[in-house]
Amino acid sequence: MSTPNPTRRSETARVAILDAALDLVAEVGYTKVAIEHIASEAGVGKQTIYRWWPSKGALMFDAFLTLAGGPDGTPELPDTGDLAADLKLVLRATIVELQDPRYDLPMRALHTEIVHDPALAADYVKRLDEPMRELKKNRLRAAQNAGQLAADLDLDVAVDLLFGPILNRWLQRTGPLTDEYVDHLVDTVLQGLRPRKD
Amino acid sequence: MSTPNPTRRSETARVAILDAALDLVAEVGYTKVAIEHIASEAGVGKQTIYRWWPSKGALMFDAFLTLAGGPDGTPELPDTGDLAADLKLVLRATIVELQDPRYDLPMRALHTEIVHDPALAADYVKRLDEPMRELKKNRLRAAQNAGQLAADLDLDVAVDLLFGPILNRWLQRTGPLTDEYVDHLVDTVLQGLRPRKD
Amino acid sequence: MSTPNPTRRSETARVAILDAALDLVAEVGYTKVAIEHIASEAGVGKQTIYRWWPSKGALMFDAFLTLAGGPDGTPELPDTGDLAADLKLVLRATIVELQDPRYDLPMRALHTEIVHDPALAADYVKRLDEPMRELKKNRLRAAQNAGQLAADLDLDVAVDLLFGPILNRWLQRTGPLTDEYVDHLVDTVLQGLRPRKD
Amino acid sequence: MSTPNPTRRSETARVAILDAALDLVAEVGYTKVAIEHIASEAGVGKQTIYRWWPSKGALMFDAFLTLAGGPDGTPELPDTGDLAADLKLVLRATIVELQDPRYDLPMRALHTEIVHDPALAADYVKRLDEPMRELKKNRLRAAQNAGQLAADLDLDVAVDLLFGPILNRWLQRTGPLTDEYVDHLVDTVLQGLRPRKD
DNA sequence: AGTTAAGCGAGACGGTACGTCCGGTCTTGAA
DNA sequence: TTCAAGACCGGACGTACCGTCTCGCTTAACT
Repeated sequence: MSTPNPTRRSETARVAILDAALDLVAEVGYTKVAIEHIASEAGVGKQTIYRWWPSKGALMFDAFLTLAGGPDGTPELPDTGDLAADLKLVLRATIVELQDPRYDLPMRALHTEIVHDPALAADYVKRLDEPMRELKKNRLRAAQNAGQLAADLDLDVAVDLLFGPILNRWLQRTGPLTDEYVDHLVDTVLQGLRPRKD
Repeated sequence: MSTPNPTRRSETARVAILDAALDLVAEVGYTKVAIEHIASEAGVGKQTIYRWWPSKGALMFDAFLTLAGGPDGTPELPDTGDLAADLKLVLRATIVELQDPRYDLPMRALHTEIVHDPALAADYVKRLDEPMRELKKNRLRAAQNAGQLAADLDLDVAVDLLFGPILNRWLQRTGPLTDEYVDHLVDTVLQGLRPRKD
Repeated sequence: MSTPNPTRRSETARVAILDAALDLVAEVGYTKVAIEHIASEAGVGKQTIYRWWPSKGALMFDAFLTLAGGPDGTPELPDTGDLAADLKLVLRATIVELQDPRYDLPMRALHTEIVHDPALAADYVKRLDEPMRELKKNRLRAAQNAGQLAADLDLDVAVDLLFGPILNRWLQRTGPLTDEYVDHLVDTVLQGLRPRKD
Repeated sequence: MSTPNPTRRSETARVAILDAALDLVAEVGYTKVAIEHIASEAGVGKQTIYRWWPSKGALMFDAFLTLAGGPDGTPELPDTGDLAADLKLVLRATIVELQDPRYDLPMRALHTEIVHDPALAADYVKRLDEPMRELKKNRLRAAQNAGQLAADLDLDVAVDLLFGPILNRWLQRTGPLTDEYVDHLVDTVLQGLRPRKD
């Protein structure tokens, strides 16, 4: 009785709501955005939002997916054969995106909810983190097959090491996100903390 | 007229408020805790909270500092001479703490606010992150001097690599926080992603 | 956007609010009645009160009208042909009403607000004072036509003289409201202060 | 223990408080005046007000007495031998005063409290109403002795008839306070409502 | 093609919490 | 002891949103 019929859903309303949500977050900040604002900005009844999304976080998540370009929006990582250079390129692009106001605020919004809502976190892992992670692992696997990475390397740990520190800096603002930092990070991860043998 | 006189401040009230804040966060979760609840739980007028803290986040931050044991509460990191073992020990202790409900919820609360409030983030960096980071760097510096770490290693990056991934896993729940993961992480960071030369 | 749509108004809530208002005034006195109390006593959200009434005074006014029986609740004044007797009857009934706790407190409440709120005072004059005054003037006009009152008498002044002093005594408690006072008043007003010629 | 020692009372503070009270009532209206405002406007601690006055109404009452010129401030009513003329003179002066902003607001404030506070009402009757009433009765008594008023006239009722309607008009704003109204009132009261015999 | 039932914009409703204001009490230090 | 100053507990203010609930209207889908 309670589950609405998706075939009758108004696409116009759906898009208007997601757009309004992103606009408002960018304008006034996530915590100050109210469902009522989104509804009135989208020219939509409140019930239409509550009918299709269980929470503001879930709505923001969908809105964010829209922004990220959908499930097939992200291409493979570049592979020039030079692993360090490729990684630096990708990470530099990442920090540009993280500092683009159009992405920064909604992404922070999303992370706020993830911190407190395990269900949403699971959704995040499945629909955003894992696909991205797979792309990253693909590139690393290629390098591993080419003998550029240790044969017994755990690629998940490798991804964590390369991308985790950047996400942390961004979330906690523990330091500036510069190209120098990124380059330094890649070099250090690749070679390890220990002194070189050669 | 607006800045209150700190010498007249009631210590009883201050402590009652911080205690109530921690208790309530542990009980019902950060987002459901209202200033009104804290006030009534602490037997205090709302104004007494608003007089001394600018926001719920700032209050939580102070409460969290109380919990963390104050400025001088954290001792040096262990130094047995075996860097890998020492780091694993510290990181294992860290993940135990992160999963202790008494720390987990307030710490998530704090991070929620940090994500959105740059002022609070700055405070966090200065009063929590930097002191801890200094301790970690001290241990790494000792290892560096002993020739166990590369002479040109950036210790800040090293700290990011060792502790960042764990914080990420915890915040985003991208994976379980196990001893195995921690050990694996330390080994990988120390030796780097590249194949061993020997 | 600000004016609510009256057709959607909940009659249940409206009545519950007015009833609660009267009950609480009778119980604890007007100045101690808070909008919050009325709302909770009526089982209603505060906003539902603020949506339809601009002030506590305006709400009390409506509640008082309910009590007074509505616009057509008051019948004509009696006319037995004996003007003095009829007036005494009406005035005696008036002082009974003024001393009935069910009317006394809300009416005082109303007057408190009228003293300070010219808009409310205008409403009072139009919706309560004038209709009553018209009834009184009707009776006096009949007497005037019958030659019992001076042909050039200003009926408004006459009404002021007959009913004003009673209202004053009641409001300011300058003296007791007794039948004797009322009778004396009517006689004195009718005959004037000057010595009789006969 | 609770009654303060009046001999130690600071006259400076007392006067400053009463002045501040009157000023603020004139500025922002009685209901919007807070004890805190009066205290800070008078450069006085809140406690100094609470020490000497039991309520805002009582304070206003004292302030109003200050304004009215003190206990011996009011002289006898004029007596030219022409009662009607003398009364019209006095009543015209009264309506001028009632419409003087300097008196209007504090006097309304006083009446607001009197309506609800029997103790204050008793004080008002004793310290303001009765002295004034005595002066009025003195003038009427002189006229009575001169045969200008009925020998059996109740002077209290006479005072009520002459001054009550004006006070009502002022409090309830049921009509304008003009010289014409006043003159008409005096004439009607003196001669009564009935047709003249002559 | 006409009927029905869903989704829709709108917005009133019972609530909860906000951040502010003020009431009345209590404490401190100076005069 | 009074006073100026002002922190304290309590409680109401008027506002903002929550999530639920009708209302008519529009629009598919199923007789």
